[in-house]
Amino acid sequence: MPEPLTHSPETPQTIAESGRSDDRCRDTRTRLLVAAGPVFAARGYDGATVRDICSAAGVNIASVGYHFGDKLGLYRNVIQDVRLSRAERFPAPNTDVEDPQRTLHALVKTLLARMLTAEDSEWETELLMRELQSPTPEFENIVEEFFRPLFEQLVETISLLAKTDLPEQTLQQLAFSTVGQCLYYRVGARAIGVLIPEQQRRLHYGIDSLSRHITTVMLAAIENTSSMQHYIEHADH
Amino acid sequence: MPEPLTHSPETPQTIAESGRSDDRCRDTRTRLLVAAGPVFAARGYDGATVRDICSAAGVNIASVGYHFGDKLGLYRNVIQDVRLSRAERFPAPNTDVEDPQRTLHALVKTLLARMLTAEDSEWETELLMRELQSPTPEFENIVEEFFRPLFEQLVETISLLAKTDLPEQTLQQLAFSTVGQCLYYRVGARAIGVLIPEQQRRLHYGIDSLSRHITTVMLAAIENTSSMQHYIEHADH
DNA sequence: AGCTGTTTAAAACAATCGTTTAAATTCTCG
DNA sequence: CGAGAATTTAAACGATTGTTTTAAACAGCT
Repeated sequence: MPEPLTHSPETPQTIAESGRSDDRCRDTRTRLLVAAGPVFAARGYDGATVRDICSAAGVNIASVGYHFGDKLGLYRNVIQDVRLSRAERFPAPNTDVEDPQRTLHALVKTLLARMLTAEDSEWETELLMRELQSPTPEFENIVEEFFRPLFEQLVETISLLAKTDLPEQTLQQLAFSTVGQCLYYRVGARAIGVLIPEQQRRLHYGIDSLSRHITTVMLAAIENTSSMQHYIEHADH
Repeated sequence: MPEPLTHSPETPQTIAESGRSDDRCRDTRTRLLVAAGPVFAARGYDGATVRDICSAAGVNIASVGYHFGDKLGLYRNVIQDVRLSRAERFPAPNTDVEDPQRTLHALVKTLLARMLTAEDSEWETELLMRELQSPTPEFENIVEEFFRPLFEQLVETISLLAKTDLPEQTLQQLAFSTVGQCLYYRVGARAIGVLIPEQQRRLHYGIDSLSRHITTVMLAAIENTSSMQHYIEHADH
């Protein structure tokens, strides 16, 4: 029976608990993890084949079964690595109760940076976007661990900015308005590429310019929401 | 040689040009078109299987090969039908220069309706969203015929609402902020479903409630953008 | 009716998918 | 060194994919 972890794909490997510095094992394991991310991002979970991943990693096809149980196990580990990687690469700012405006701007900047940064970590964003449209069994965990913290910090910051007490659902909608604007410059990037000439795009669609714009929009909206939400209600007739 | 259009999948069928009222043929052809849309939308082009589509249409597996040449030929016809269908189902409102606020609200409502309407045409939106993430050669046409008219009308309406003259790129960014907020309630719908309990969602995330919220946000932003965009510029230090 | 061309039906095609097997190899450690 | 566990290898499994084939059923026309 040479199947050490067929029934426990969660546990990395048996010898890990012995504390050994498993050279060989860790090698193919990490090579799989490194190679799998971009492939999953480029072709989606279903579209990515284990053969492509293993070929890109330069390992045998059976390795994914041995080290991760199955394809989904590999995917889960990739997602987990993405979470760790992004947490330190794009750290969420601390909430500054003294200067919530700065906090909001920092949050927007973080969101936009995560969306638009085109480094070698570009595939990570693509992977998360794919989860939004074609969720895998990992989706709920991703929302809880990726989105909820930022969302709640956003709600809290907006709450600090509002002069009057706003109902919870209004705070949440304002938070979604913020996230939505940031997300659009990724989701709708291809449409923007058609609508806006490249020359203009280069000038006015950088992270700094956009974060300033979105923050301005939201500050104005927050300030006025509590006092001027009568606009539509009576014009609806 | 019983393969009439293997080399010309664009042409519907040979007898069409003879003007006959091809009952039988047109029947399975349209049944395939009607059934294929939702399947393509739900599972994506690759994920959708010819067998599923034919099973849903109640026709034989070989029919798609006969009528459309191959799977891609069927997909192209589906996309084309979507373009025609949506143009008349969700007409953009006319610009009312006397009441740009009402126009903006109507535009937001149209956008949200296209995004969130859960009729039988729901799959059309899903299909367009998939084109945003994984564009086909049809994508540019879709942007030009669907997005640009609404986008330019949005820019014009915002321009009418602004008290002072705003630079073109500011108007465009404001338009994207509007579209982005609307789009998010579809793109991020699955995330919202995790973040917000269903009970709350039912109450505050309908088209009316959201369009009112987004319009309020944008009216406040437009009104203040020209006079209070100093917020961040000097706080950046 | 009888023939011809068109359309559908059921089966089979080759290719590819994720996964498994069983032997070969490498490594660990007494 | 050499026994035994850990790991990698090559091959094959069964299921499913898009597509094609073969024969049967249907249409319209003389």
